[in-house]
Amino acid sequence: MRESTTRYVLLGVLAMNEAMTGFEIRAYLDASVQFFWRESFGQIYPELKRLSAEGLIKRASNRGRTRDAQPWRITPAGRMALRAWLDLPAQEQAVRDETLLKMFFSRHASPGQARSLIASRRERAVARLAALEEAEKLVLGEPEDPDLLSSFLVLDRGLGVAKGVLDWCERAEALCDAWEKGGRDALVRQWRRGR
Amino acid sequence: MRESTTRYVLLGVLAMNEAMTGFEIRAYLDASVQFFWRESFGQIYPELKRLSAEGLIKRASNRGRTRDAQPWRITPAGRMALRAWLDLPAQEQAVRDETLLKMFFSRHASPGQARSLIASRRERAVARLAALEEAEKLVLGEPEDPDLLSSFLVLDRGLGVAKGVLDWCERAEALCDAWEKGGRDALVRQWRRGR
DNA sequence: ACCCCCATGTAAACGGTTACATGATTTC
DNA sequence: GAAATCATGTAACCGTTTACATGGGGGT
Repeated sequence: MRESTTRYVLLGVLAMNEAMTGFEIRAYLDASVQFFWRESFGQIYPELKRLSAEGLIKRASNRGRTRDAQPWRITPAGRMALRAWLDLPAQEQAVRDETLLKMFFSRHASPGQARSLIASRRERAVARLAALEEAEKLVLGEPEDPDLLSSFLVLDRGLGVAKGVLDWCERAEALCDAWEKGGRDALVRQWRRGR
Repeated sequence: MRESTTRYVLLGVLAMNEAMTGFEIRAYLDASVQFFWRESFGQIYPELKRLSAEGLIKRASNRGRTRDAQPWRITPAGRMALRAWLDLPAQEQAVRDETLLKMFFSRHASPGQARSLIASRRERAVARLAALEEAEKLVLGEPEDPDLLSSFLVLDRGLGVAKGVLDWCERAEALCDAWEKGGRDALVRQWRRGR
């Protein structure tokens, strides 16, 4: 299996924010890239130790924090390692979509299954859209943000995905309607109309 | 971690096609749902044995196949298990997008990084779009397909995703241009124009 | 004779989540 | 005084990929 991406996530966050604890890194991730990347503590803490052993990060003073806090700073070597990774082409990761899978086998499920699958997918997309629009306001409100371009790039994709899901929900329901009311012919007509 | 989805994928494929070997199941998956679900042999073969031990599938005769071929058929119990799973709400899976991640840290990479990230993403999306349009022709050409609705539902989503990526590539490049030529103000203007 | 496809299987290694244990500090 | 938050860490477990081993059958 390929090398873990976790280390570069940690280096990236530490490159954007001077001195952070594992706990803060996790919180930062959850507040920014949460919709396309997450890390658990079980990954974060051991990886921080490894990075430290390799000299890619080092301890910072825990002034103004609780006693147990262990803030880390990225080193020049860490910045180099991060940059080297960033410049490598991104690997395509295998997407797994359980909703689509259940859709695909839908003929072998109960009658209402496809509809409720669509409904819950829509619910999630609506919630995500709202969260992203909230995030957009935050980004727009921040003056002098050096990472504004990146934020927009990433936000745009998130909004696009959410809207794409919503569009699909509409079309999927129309296809179900057509199939139920008019069989194959109506379904094919609806398909051609939708695309 | 949650219960493995693999078993239900196998049951689903065996529900759609009477009698298949592990090898054929894999080929079928690659030809149909490959763009949102994949399984490796290391998962398939052990899981088939487990399913067989639980009475959810059983051996079929290997007429017309090579000596070693071990085709399986789904049992009534298997169909029930499949249906029970299908009727459960789909779990949202954690999406991980390395391209977006590298975009997010883009300020710490080399100058051309964001552009080449976009370019290679576009390339992949173009290839996928072509593959899906090919698949569409196949589906449309098939008369009397009992799974036509499911095929459309899934195809539609795939096409939507690919087109969404392509749209994002356009907008992302426009945002990069605006940032390079006009700084923050131009970037924000471009953002408002794009949405 | 060689190569590719069909076909099955196993073992190791890996990445990741979950659950658990611990305890300080702040807020109600 | 209870609850929530900050904070670190470990161990078990699980799912998955990868690499490897094996061999028949068909085509060139």
